[in-house]
Amino acid sequence: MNTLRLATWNVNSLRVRLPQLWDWLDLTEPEGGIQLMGLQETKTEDAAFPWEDFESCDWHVAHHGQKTYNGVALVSREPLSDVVRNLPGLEDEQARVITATTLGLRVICAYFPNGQAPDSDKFQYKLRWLEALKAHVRDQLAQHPRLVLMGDFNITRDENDVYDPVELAGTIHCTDIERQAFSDLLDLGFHDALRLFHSEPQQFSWWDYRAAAFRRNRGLRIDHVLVSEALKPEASDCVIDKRPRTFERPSDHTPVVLSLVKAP
DNA sequence: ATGGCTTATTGTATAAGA
Repeated sequence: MNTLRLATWNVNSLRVRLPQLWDWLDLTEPEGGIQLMGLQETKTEDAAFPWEDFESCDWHVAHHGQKTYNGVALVSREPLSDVVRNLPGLEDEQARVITATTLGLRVICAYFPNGQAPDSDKFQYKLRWLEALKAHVRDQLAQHPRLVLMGDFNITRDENDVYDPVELAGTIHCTDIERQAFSDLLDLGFHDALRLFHSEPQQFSWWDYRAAAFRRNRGLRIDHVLVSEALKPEASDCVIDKRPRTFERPSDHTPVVLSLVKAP
């Protein structure tokens, strides 16, 4: 098989979402399956991670977890090497980033800070974190041209990513300063994979649990996959798979899937 | 009901998510 499928998914508690994760992987099997997943908000310490569930299904896992909040994992069909946890140079108690090499790729899986509100301390933390991420990504790209940056960015790229751009103008995930940070990441040498193939507006990856937001399609596109210039020729499609959002007890986020076709 | 959830916490109300 010369097609690789990579997914990013904020599962909002891995322990709660494990059945839905297996159900989703089963659904993708007829389509070729998923070979690499970046998961966010595992919300578990490494010691409590369900290692056996993954290993018994022939998955390799690198996890950077903590109790209650955050936690990120890379789950691959092939071994993971040169694992880096968190962002070099940033003193951070929050487990938000894991970087590793697998399947001939360098992959960064990130759970960007929410930021809460533009006038909050958490927003200032988000901006510091974004600066450190940019430095890490620049460094990784210099060492590994075949680089993927994927995760829950907690940033809408522009108004096309927002269900009501007027109502949400200037609110968290939609501020100019966050979008500039997104743009700065792209300018390092990346492409927004979804937009390479699907440029229509209002393709969302998250819907609030409240207010029947999913049914009414009141969502945001805040989960993204970025591919480096060197990988762009191999990218063959990118889709948001809304099926898991229809499951019983869903995550509020749904997976984004990138297909890469290895050049012959 | 024209909308008001879900997760984790040595819990039983609170903080956080987005």
